[in-house]
Amino acid sequence: MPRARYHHGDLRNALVDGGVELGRHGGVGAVVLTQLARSVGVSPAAAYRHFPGGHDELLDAVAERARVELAERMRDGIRTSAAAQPGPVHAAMLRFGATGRAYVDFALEQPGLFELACLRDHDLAHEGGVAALLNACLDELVELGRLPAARRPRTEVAAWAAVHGLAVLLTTGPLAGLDPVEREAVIGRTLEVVGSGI
Amino acid sequence: MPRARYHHGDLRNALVDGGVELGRHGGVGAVVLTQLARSVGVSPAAAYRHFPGGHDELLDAVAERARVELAERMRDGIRTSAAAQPGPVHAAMLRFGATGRAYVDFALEQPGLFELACLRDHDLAHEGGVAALLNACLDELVELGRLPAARRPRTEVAAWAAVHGLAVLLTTGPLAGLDPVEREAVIGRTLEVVGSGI
DNA sequence: CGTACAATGTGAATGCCGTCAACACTTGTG
DNA sequence: CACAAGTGTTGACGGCATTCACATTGTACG
Repeated sequence: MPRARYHHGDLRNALVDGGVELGRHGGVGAVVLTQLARSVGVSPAAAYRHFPGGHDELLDAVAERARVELAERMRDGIRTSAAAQPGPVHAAMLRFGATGRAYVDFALEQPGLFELACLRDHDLAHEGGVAALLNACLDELVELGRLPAARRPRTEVAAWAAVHGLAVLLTTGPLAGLDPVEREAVIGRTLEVVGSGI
Repeated sequence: MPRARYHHGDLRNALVDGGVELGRHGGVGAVVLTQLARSVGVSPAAAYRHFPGGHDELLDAVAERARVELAERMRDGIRTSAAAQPGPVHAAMLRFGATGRAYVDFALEQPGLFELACLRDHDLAHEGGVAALLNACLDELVELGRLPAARRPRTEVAAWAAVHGLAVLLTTGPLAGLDPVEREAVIGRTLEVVGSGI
């Protein structure tokens, strides 16, 4: 680990790492190519060697990292929820609800990264992504007979839409100022509607 | 209507009008103070006489206009839905669903304005705003016995979240590329889940 | 072993944008 | 008619993304 070399050695990763940290605190608007390059100890133009698409491509890379963190958070939620005292159907419903709760919690705790995660259109059928996790939960509910197969198609979109909209309203939107108690009630009611509407 | 006078006469409204048109086609990013001022035939600095808060305050004014258009669209949806052949409960449910459909349709037809409408946190209890329209529909359902009063609180948030999330996923989000047929199915399923989950 | 080439980084310049300060024109009011 | 408030202009500054010509390093091949 020499210092102050002409060549950085792993500039691309360093830039993405720095971008994630900038975005974690200030959201998309804080991921500034110039400042980012300077903070890594490199001139702004150097970034273009690793991101030919410029700022946009850099943002995409940072956003992908944010999506990974979000999915990890949802997996944690599923794992933690599986206390599984009652029947398997109940447990599966708890897992399903846990994904939604984790989604909203992530948005509330890391609004900057959440904003980044929503940037642009990303790969929908990504291995281990949000859609994959939701689909797994819903397939489980079909197998257990809780969700009729006829109503299975597109249900993952309905669920995603509800939690995504809730997350947006609570962070960037008009519900941003809600006190924690009311906020919790609102989350509960939304998950309740989705759970019983499925 | 003299031309090329030193004083514009109604610069503030002209700027907001122009901003709405810019935003209609290019979204938030297209509402550029400099170009806007030039297109109105005025120097950029002149805008600061009418918007002391600068670009942000201008965007707020444009966003408010967008919100008005969105609410108008929802009112149109309610009015048009009232074919009202079956019982009053069914008609009220149709009106409720029509608000959601109008919300999503507006986002799809005017993605730029929709993006603007979501900008920043706005007045939640605005007379004739989105929240007011949803609340009116839900109160109606309570009076008709379709929605138990115990489940009334915060239900407007759940409904709003679902349609808002859907609108975002279909415009800015990963579902932006959906073909119209599948898109329609997705909208239908989401409204179905909300309607039966309420 | 050395040399040519690819990879990577620098400096300086361009253009757009938001913003501000000093100045100019217009309007209306005493 | 003079003056003050309102409104618009010019010019400048700083930040940002981007690009180009040039410098430095690493490496593969003779």
